[in-house]
Amino acid sequence: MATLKRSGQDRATRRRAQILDAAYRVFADKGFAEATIADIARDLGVGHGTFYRYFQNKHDIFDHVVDEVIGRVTGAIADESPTATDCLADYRAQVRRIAEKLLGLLDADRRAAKLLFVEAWGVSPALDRKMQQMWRLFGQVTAAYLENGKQKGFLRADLDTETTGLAVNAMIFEGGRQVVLAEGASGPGSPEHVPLPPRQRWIDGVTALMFDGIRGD
Amino acid sequence: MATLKRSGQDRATRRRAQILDAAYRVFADKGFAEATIADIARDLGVGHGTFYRYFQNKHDIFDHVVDEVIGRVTGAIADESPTATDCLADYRAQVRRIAEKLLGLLDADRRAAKLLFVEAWGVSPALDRKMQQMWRLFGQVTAAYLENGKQKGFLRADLDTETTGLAVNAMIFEGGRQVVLAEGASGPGSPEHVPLPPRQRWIDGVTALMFDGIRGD
Amino acid sequence: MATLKRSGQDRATRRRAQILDAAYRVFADKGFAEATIADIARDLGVGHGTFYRYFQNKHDIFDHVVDEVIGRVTGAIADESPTATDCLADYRAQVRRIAEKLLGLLDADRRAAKLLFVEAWGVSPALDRKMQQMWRLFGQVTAAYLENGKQKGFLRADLDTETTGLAVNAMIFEGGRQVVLAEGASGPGSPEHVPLPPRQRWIDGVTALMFDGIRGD
Amino acid sequence: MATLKRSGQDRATRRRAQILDAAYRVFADKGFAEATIADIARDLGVGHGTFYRYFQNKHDIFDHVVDEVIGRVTGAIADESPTATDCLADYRAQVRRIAEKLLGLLDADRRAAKLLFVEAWGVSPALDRKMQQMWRLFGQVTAAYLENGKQKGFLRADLDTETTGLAVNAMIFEGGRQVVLAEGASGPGSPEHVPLPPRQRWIDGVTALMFDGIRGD
DNA sequence: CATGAATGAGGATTCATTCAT
DNA sequence: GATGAATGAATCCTCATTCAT
Repeated sequence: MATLKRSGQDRATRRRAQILDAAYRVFADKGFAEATIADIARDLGVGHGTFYRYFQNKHDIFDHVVDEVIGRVTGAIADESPTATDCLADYRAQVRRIAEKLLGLLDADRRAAKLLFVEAWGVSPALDRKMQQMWRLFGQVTAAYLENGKQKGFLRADLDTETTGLAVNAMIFEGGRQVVLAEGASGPGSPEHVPLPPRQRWIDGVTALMFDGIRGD
Repeated sequence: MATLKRSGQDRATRRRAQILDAAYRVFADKGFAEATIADIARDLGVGHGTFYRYFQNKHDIFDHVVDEVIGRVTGAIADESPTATDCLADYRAQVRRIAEKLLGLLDADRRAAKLLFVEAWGVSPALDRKMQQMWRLFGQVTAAYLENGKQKGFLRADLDTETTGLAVNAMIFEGGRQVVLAEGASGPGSPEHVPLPPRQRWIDGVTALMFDGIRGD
Repeated sequence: MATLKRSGQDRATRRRAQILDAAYRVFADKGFAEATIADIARDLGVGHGTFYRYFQNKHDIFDHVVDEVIGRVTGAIADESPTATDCLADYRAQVRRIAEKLLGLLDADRRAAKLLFVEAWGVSPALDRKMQQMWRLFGQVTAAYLENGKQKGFLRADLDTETTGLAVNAMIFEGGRQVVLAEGASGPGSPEHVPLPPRQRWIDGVTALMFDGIRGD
Repeated sequence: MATLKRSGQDRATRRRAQILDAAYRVFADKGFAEATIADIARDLGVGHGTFYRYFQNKHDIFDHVVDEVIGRVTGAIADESPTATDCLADYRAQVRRIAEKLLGLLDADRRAAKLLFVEAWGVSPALDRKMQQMWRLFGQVTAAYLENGKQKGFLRADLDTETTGLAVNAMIFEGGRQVVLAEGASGPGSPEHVPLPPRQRWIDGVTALMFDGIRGD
């Protein structure tokens, strides 16, 4: 009986995950407005009535899809600790590590990137709010790293950590955004196609800017 | 006769501008998908058939709205010259001037910011391409400034100007994005409302990061 | 399971047939341009969204309606054989039989006649092509009958069977056309209403003309 | 003053004729439903408001266009006299003459044929009535010719002239119809394109059928 | 639980017609 | 007289959502 119940629950959980996955693909590919419930159903090979047994409505599914992506990205920075580094070199290495991981994630799963940087915005005030909160949270996490460096004396004492946290994130994520946008942008109508800086070069440039600034010595 | 003709043309031009303006407001407020032609018509107080005398369809209007906003932002950086500065202090002042102008623009017209950072993305591949091109162009302009400093010796000789150009833009625009996102985010569901760094503080933080980096001395 | 599936299929087939039938009525009564999807929906007593589950669009439905009518008329001449007759009297009887059947069909179902002779033309190039092909096919069938008579010697040896086939059909169908046109023509604006030759008289006249010509002896 | 008035009238008459002519072309090419007032205006190079100074509405213009075509076709049979012939040979020649003229007319002006055989039908009950009256009138005229031959003894005494009149017309006009329909029907999708009997062959076949019937001797 | 038939609100778009200039 | 800007009725079609099977 317990087995049955569990297997029933598992089945439901699994089905829910499948739907989420299909929705993830479809929403990333077509965007919220263009995607239809029928698209998702077709992708998964189930009747579209089945959805409404697992999700309230289209917005609900989309919310969960975005949550899932946010969770994945958040997880990527979770194993590092803001207070683990004690000198500039260590922090530099840590920043590279995190950036590498994040951009690697977005590079490996373009759909996640597209959802995060393009499709998730402007769908509903509530979701915009959630995205904004995530953004802020990321800013605060980065700020915590900076605060640690400031405390330990290897970062500038007058650093505005809150502002800088957001700014640093903006730079790193810009790399991800470029990846997504470059995707569809290379149509036949763009003869002057300038290849994007590859991931390594991006990280090099950003960390150089971040740690040393642009001024000559 | 010439007068009549001209006045007729002016009238048409004016009407077109009015429609563009109404569409601008509506699209910024509701986004492309949520906005309806009827909304725009109502906003302007004309019959909705009138639209189709001036624009092909909803996508066409949206394209023009975005073009207009792009043009406005582009204009904001047009009067500065990439080669006008000869020392770090001058360039720093120039960067502040440009950032001030840009963020001032976006702050004064939240709708422009919302369109640019949120609504314009993901509507159509063609538009995404155009937005991406604008983004790249901006990167190249900033890169030209950096190149100038590199040539004249007041910026680091090993600066990757292309990468850094995009990264600097990302930071500055992040300020604009935060403004927009903060807008709708202050709903009843966000009790812990932390006020954003105001514009001045943002510019201070970003320029400090940009010029000096984060490391202590 | 097979039963369930079949019953589901039957249901769908039945529904499709119902819609086809309603569309048939509406198109025949109002013509393609004047008929609306809502008309058809109302006639059947279903939501108009239901249509789009069974047919692509208005043209698609119309195509199928016309196909169905063509099929019915074609079926009416299918049981006779072009080579079954060996003398003039037999052929004369056969012609009468076919004409009787065809005109009986069109007389019994005025809508079929109206669709065939009036509404189906000029809707789309593709449909015009199809109608024209049907017309030609009918001509060829009639030509085959004439060819049989020519071979067997009971029809004129110098008969241009292709031309004559089309001409004979034109005469027979003219009877059908007259029936349809007479329908709506008896409005209050036609005081001098001359009753049409009834079906029998039409067949008599046409077979006399066809077999004996008009000249005196 | 009288001159002015006349010239004014002439001008108006001429303009009206121009509009009629443009409408004729457009309606023949696109059909009533597909044609728009703007199409006609564009074809003529005038403002579309101008129409409403000369015609009540779209139906009104169409009515006049059809009237004009009917008039032209009617004119083609007006110079012959039903009582002018006294023997079979003369009548045969007369029939050939009329058919030649009619089909020549329709062959030279495909638009007239298309309007007459395709586009004019099914637009409005009133117009259908008018077309039907024209058809009947033509039948009566042909019947008068037959009646003459019957009276004078060179046609069968038992001829049902009313029925036969309509049937003969149907055959002749079928030639015209074939011409129109062949027009658009020769798309790339019809590999088995059988060329139509040319006009001469058509007239030969129809007169042979009409005068001698199909039976062998 | 799963399904997919049915629904109709909603929205883009067209175009005949009017009327001020 | 001529024009064409403005209008909104009318219609096709989509698709999220419900619910009976």
